[in-house]
Amino acid sequence: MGRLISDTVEDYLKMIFDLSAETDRVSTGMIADALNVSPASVTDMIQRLATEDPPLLDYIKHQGVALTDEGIKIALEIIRHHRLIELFLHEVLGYSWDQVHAEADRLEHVISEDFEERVAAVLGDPIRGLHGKPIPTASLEMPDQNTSYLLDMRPEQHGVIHSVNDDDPDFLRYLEAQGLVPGAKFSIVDFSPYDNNLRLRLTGQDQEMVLGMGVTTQVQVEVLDFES
Amino acid sequence: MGRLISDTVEDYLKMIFDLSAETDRVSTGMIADALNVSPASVTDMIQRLATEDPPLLDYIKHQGVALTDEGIKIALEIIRHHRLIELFLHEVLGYSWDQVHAEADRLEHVISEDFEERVAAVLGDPIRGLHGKPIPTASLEMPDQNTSYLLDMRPEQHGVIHSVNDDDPDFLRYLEAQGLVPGAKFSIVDFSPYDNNLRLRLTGQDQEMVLGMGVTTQVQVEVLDFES
DNA sequence: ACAGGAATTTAGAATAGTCTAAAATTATAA
DNA sequence: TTATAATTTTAGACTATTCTAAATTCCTGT
Repeated sequence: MGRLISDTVEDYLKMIFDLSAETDRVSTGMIADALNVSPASVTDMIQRLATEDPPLLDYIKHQGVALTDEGIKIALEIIRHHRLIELFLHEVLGYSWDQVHAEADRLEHVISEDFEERVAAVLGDPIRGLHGKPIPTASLEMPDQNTSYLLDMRPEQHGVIHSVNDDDPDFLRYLEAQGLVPGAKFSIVDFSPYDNNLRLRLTGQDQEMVLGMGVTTQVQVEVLDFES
Repeated sequence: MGRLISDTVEDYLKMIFDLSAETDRVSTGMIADALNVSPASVTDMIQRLATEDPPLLDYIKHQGVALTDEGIKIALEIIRHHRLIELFLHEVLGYSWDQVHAEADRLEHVISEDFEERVAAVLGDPIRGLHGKPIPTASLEMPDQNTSYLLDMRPEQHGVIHSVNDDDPDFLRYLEAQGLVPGAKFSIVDFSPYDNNLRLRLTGQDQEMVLGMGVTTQVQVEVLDFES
């Protein structure tokens, strides 16, 4: 235990965890884009992490990486920190939901286990974050959620917004203004296959809205059997 | 503005500020001891900081350093962070006064101005920290305190404990057990010039206690004209 | 006033993380 | 299926911070 993990390594692992939701193996280029560093830097880093004492990554040259169990543990620890801190900043210090991410991105690396526990206790051991994402448990289990992307819904279907990506403040303010927040229910009215636009109506609202992929790829939903 | 100051540099500046309370110029060796790095590392760093664009230190070879106004500003910013965070951890998260220092030492470097303001507001803009030390104002003025060291008090004198050093948890637990906390009033009963031991009695307690330099150099007091 | 010891500085090297430019490999597409 | 494009890796270099060991400078006591 007690390995010495730098903030940078933590950021790599967290990002690779996120990107792993999409693909089985995560490519050098994806990581470079996501972290805003050069592909060469990523290659350096992932080779290092794959040859650490307990390897944090499984790396095959030219085929990208996957997290090892060890790597997943560290990623989940940081994600738990991040989501607890976001909630804490909102509940205790009055941050709005678009302000919390940047602050949490810095705090997540420096808080102690003790801090984590106290914050979790103050918040009542929450299992969902401010933006709807699940919070890994204290024993680092990620509760699995039965969700899909809004992108994949089609006319006649009903759903409830589960979670949204938290990293773009402007986008979050837009979502809030539209009422597209976790818990909001909706029905799909129309789908346009050429531009992937979805027309939907929020339950309890007359107004319909049309959302493109810029939005629908960033919002996760639970599909409901009936409108409610 | 917006210079890029590393955590390490912030630690150097903060420590030099603290050490400056003692001496006019702070020596390489003092800094090395205080930060637990080699004297060679300190020489490197202080030469760098003395030749930055706006110099942070005034350095004369073989004669140690003093902070420039610019350096003082940065030190005060970090000290304000540190003391606000300590208080916050105690008031909001229930940390005891010996637990707060280590956590604050990490958090102080990463919080935003916004976080600082919100914490200050939640705490009611406090002017004294958990251990009695003044908190620099938002505009980075350090309120000056009319204090001296317990070390320098002599029989017949009376005083009130102003503040104590916060960096040793064991020491803080000892002080609390003895009732030697900020605000406690006392009278000096005896002084032993050979070992610098002070015998004192806390106001409202019968029991007297004898304190050596290990304690009396770490406690700051306000001298009172009369026992009260 | 000068010799020895203490403190400081210099020299040289290591690590973590980053970069650019060049080389190598894989994928695409005609 | 082969050339071209895209991606990835290697090579070489830079910055920040640290170290040890050696050289230098300062100070103190006789």
